Amino acid sequence: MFLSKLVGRTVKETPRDAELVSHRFLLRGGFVRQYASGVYGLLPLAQRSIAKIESICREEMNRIEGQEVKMPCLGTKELWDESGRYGAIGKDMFRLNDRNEKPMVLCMTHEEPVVFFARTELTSYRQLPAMMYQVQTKFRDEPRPRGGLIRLREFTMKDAYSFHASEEDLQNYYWRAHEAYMRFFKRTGCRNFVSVMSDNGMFGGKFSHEFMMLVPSGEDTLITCTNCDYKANQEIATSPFTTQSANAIAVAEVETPNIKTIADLAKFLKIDASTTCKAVMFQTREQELVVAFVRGDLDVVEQKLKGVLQKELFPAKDEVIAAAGAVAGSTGPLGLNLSKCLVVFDKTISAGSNFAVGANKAGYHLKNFNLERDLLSQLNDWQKQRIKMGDIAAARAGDPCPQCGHALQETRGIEIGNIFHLGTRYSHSMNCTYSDQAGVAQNHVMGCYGIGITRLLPAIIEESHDERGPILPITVAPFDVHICVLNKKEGTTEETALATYAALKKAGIEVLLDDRDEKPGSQFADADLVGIPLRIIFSPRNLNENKVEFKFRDNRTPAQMIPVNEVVDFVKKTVAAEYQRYALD
RNA sequence: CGGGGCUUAGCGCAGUGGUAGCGCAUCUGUUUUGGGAGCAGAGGGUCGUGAGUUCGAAUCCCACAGCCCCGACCA
Repeated sequence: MFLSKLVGRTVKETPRDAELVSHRFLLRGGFVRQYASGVYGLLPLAQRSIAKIESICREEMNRIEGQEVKMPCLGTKELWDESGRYGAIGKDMFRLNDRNEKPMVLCMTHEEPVVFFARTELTSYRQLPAMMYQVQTKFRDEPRPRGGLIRLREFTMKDAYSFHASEEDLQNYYWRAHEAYMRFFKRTGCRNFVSVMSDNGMFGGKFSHEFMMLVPSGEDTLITCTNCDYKANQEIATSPFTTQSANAIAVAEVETPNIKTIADLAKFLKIDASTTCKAVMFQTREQELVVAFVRGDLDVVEQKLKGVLQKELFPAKDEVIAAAGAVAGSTGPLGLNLSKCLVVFDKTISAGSNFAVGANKAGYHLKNFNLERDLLSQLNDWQKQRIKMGDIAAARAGDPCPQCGHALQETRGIEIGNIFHLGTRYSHSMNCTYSDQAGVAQNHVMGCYGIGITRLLPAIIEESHDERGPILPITVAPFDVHICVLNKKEGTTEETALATYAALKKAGIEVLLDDRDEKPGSQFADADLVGIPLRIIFSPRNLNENKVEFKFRDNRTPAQMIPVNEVVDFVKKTVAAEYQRYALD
C-alpha cells in the first residue's frame, strides 16, 4: 500500500474531545472517525488491524471446537419476551418498529438468538457439547459512551455460547475457554492482563470471570492480593473485615445538631468511623425503599446489594424515603416502617457491637446499637423477612485478603473479555431441551464467552505507546513493515525502494510505503503515529554506501544499516521472528 | 438522569453590536530534504438550530440540539 493513497490522513493537532491516549492516537493516526456519540467508523488502518484481531480470535475459538455462525442483529420482541429480557432490560436496548409497527430490537447480546438455533439443532445428547460463536455487531444504548472506542453504542464483539449435557461438562469446558482466552490475549500482544472473578449481573449464572487489561485509564476497579492469587472485580471482592466486638452496652439517644455525615458524626462523638453504622438508600421499581447498613468507614457496593435482594435498584426519591420513616442524614435501623422498606445489613454490622447509628429523627443519633439485641429479637416473623444479611461492603486497598489475610491492593483495568456460567437460565426460560440417553427432555447447560473486539485495539494502545504514537504488536498492526523514502527524486532512491517494496510484497509481507514527497521529519512523525513495528528507511545518503536503515518502532535496539541486496531477506527473517514472539505453538 | 464545559473552514483556535480571521491541512508554482521547512499564490465558513431584541447579531436575550468530562448506570 502506498501511503499517498491510504484513506485516512494523520493530523498534527490533538482533537479537542479526545482524552485517552488511545483515542487521541486513533484519531490523529487516521484510524477511525466519529459519526456520533459512541458511534465510530473504522478507516483502513483500524479495519486491517481489527481484521487481524478477529482472525486470531477465530483460530482460538476453532481450537476449542467452536463453530462459527452468524446470527441476526435484528431481533423480534417475541423472542426476547421468551427469556423475559424484552421487559427486564430498560433503555439500554435499542428498540424500533418495522413497517407494520411490529416491535423489534437491535441485539445487545445473542443468548436469545443462539437458543433459537440450539433448540432446533441441538436436540440430542449425541450432539453435545457444542459451541457456536460469531463475530458480530452489538448495539447498546449506553447511558454514557466514553473514551473513543472504549465504550461504544455500536461495536463488534466475538460472542460464543456453549451447550452441555451436564454441569460438570460445562465447568470443564469453561476452563478450556478460559485457557483459549489467555492464549488469544497473549497472541494479540496484550501484556499486562489478568482474569478476575466478576459479578454475574441480574441474569447470570453461578460464576464468571472478566479479563482485564491493567492500565491506569481503566474504568473498572480490581482488587488483587499482594501475596496470593486472589483477584476480583471490586463489584464482588470481599474482605474479612476485622470488626470491633465488645460487650453490648445500653442504647442512648444523643442530640447531634447539623450532623449529617459519618465524618462529622465520628468527630462529634469522638469515636472512630468504624464504630459508626452508615445507611445508604435506594429504591426498587415498586417504590419500596431499600436501606443498606454498612460499617461507617466502608462503602456499599450496589452490585452486591442487587445480588442480595435480586432486584434492580434506583436512586431513592424523597417521598419514598419519607414514607418509610427514614430521615436523610439521620437514617438508622430502628423505627423504620418495614412495610414500606427492605433493609440489608452488611456482615460488618451483624458481627460487631455498640455502633453509633441514626435515630430516624432529625438532629439525633443513637449510641451503642446492637443488631440482635435492639432489632432482630424485637421482630415478628413477617418483619424478619423484610431484613436481609449479606456481604455488601467494598473491599479496599489495605484490607485483608479473603484467602490469605495479606493486604489487598486496588488496580484499574479495562474489561477486554468475559466468560460466564449461564447454567439453564436461558434454556429453561426459552424451553430449549435435548433428549438424554433415556429419552428424557433436559435443558441444556450453557456458558457464554465474550471478547470486545473493537475495544481491544484501543486497549492495546493504552498499554503500548510512547509520546509519539502507538507501538503495535506485529500480530495486530495494520502492516508488517513501514518504508520511508527520503529525497526520493535523488538518484535511484525511489526505484530502489519500489523494487524492495515489490519483492517484499511478493514474499507475502504486508508493506506500507511512504511515497509522498515529504520532509524526513514529517515521514518519521507519521510513521510513529501509525505504529507499525518494523521500519525501513531509504535515502540517498545511505544508498551511496548501498545500505538502508532498519529500526524497530519500539527502539528496542539501535537502528541498523543493512546492505541493499540483503534487505529483503533481512526483513523476511525479522518479520518471521517478530511473529514468533507472539506465537504459542 | 444530575453536575460542569464546549459548539466559528478538514483539525486546533481568535474574534463582546458594524457584514469573518490566524496556524496547520488541501491545491498551484518554486526553493528545499535525516525528526512535523521557506517563499509566492489559490480554494474552502447557512459562525450548531430556531425564535427574539436591534437600523445592524458570531457577539445580547430565550428555547432547543449536538459533543466532551465527572457522577448515576453499564446482562
